[in-house]
Amino acid sequence: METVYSDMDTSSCDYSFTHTDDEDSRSSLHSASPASSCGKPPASPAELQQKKRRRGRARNEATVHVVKKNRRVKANDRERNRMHNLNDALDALRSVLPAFPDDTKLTKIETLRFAHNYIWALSETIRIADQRQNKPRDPALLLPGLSCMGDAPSPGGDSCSWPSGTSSSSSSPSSSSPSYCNSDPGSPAAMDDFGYLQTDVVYSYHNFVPSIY
DNA sequence: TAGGCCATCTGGTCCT
DNA sequence: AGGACCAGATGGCCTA
Repeated sequence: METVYSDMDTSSCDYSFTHTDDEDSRSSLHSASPASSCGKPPASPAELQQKKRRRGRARNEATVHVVKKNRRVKANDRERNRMHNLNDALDALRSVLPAFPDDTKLTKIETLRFAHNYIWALSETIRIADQRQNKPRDPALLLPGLSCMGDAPSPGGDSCSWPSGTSSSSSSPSSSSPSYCNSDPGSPAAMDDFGYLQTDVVYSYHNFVPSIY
């Protein structure tokens, strides 16, 4: 996408050009010139010399401003690039997270919180699976609503995909009314059945367990 | 129309 | 010195 420099951009550039300290010094320089332009006798050689110097200095300041502007434009470009890279990384993160049924694109903050929960759920899965290997059939380790074991989780795969229904769907094997995803980042956090604080975009352990196991 | 989200610009600070 | 990173400001777009 070719970025068109907006009005804001041009105006801000103008701003940077008209309000710098250098400009102040230049304006103070200019304050001396009006007198020469209002019917004064011809300048002496010394004055002409001074004028030349002023012109030279003004040109130098102009180039300084051009250099400053170029630097700013380059910095803006880098910053834009940096943010695009950040967004690409976020997109990559979204692509490995379970997709929403309605193709809703997660916002940035939702993506981060969801990923946090997702990683947490997967690591819990591994932890509990490990514990079960050491202590098979320990009912205390079973999660509520958990009834069977299956393949290992595969993020982005079918086993971790979103349930076919919405959050109101009761077809989920988990009977504890999971909140599949609260798309409102501002909603209050809640504790899950294990005492873990669930962040705002809730995709709690229950959401993964039935499909993962 | 207010509020949320986003892209961009910008100046400051830190790092190499 | 120049680039990376960061946070604040601003304006546009969209939705309830």
